Amino acid sequence: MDASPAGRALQEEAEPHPDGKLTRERMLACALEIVDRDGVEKLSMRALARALGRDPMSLYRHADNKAALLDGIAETVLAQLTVDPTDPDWVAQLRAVAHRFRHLALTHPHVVPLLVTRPLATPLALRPRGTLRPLEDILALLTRAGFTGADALHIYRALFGFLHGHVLNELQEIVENPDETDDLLRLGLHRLPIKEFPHLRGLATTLATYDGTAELERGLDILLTGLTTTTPAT
Amino acid sequence: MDASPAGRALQEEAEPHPDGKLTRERMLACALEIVDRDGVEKLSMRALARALGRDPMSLYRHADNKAALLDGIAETVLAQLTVDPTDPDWVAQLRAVAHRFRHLALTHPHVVPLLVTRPLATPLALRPRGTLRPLEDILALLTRAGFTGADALHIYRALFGFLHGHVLNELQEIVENPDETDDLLRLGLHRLPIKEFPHLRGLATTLATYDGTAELERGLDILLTGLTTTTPAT
DNA sequence: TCAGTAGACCTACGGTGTAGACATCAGTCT
DNA sequence: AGACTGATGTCTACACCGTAGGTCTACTGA
Repeated sequence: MDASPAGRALQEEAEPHPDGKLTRERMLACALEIVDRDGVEKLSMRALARALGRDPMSLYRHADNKAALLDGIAETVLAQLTVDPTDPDWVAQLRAVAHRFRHLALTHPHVVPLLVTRPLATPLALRPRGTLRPLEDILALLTRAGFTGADALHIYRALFGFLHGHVLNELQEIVENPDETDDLLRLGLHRLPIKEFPHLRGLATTLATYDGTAELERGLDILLTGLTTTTPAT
Repeated sequence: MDASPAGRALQEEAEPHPDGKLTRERMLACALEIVDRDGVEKLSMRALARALGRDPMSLYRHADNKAALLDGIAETVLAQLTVDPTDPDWVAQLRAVAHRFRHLALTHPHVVPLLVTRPLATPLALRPRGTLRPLEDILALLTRAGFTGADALHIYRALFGFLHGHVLNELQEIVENPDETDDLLRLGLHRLPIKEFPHLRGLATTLATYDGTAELERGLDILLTGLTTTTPAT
């Protein structure tokens, strides 16, 4: 098919020994690449090793488990979420964080399940530090704004609870067949019996036009106005 | 060790042929049992078959895939969530639904990842009907209360986004070592460097006493008051 | 009576995570 | 220089996984 020197049909994703040593960072970066491209369930230790041009067992020098590897992926993504704890306008900063989080989630949709799910397996304090950084920084931001620690924690929880829910929601708004013009058909809603699901079928058009940014903004409005009225600072 | 007739040390979780035929319901019930007891990753087709006293391949008569099996589990749990679309007080009904959802999640903590994650794999309209029932019923409830379909959908999304986030949050508040009295030690927070995580360490006591019901109630207050002010009915 | 069918079973294939032993090599201490 | 040490990579092997394909059996309707 192609003009590669030795006629090996298999895809060689990496040279046999990509010069330097295998670092944890390189391993995680490559793993993230695979997950982004093919989804989590396509990531196996063997596939990752193949992509790195190494022996599968090498990986265990840099991650105890496959579980630890997944945690590492979630960490590398979450570590990209920056918070400015010195921002004097805490509401604006939380909004900005929310949008950055959404952007991150949309950039790595296949990682979102890990992002919301992996923490369940590890108690808070044992989590990798990159995961705890945003929490610490938001606590700092809110403390500086005059909230008590307890209130700051509540706000953090409310915000991230909402954010996790939102990106999960947004990611599952998948259009089944983009070619079809009729919304009912496009979404496959016609398969549902009209008598049992009248409202759902009636909302075909609304379901077909989902605006994630607007939806997020709306939710943030509700959340933040609710917060400022029920939990005043200082 | 025990007085079983033939000295088989292996655990026999079910009689070889539990009288009747294998139904989808029985299969899903048994699968749910395994997941509740041992977690999702311990559920294999072979293990499930063993528990049912059947051949692994029998299962494929009642579920196309393992993925379909997981969807089935999520469905059986979510189908237990009841909504009364005739309740004249829609706010109260949504509160009740939220509490029932939380209760369900705490009863089946190992299923929560499936609950929030499986929908990502299946477009809305192709999802099993049990999964769509709550959505349809809440749309009915809100339409009856005077909301437009679009607003009803927004409210549903906001509520379930928040709910998913909340239960994910609540489930990861796990105490590492209940015997230890010092909160800092109990949560393992002492492992974090003080200079990098001062706020987090300072909140040890607050973190150690997490009241899920109160937290949910607070969130609902914010959400529902926010909703009623920004999105009036009729 | 016989064809058709649905359910259960068996075998087998290619994949998985990872334990354990060994090889290689850099750096350090004597 | 030589020995020792620890980190890193490699190889083999094991138990387990999801499931394609075929076969046996029991029941159904014609």
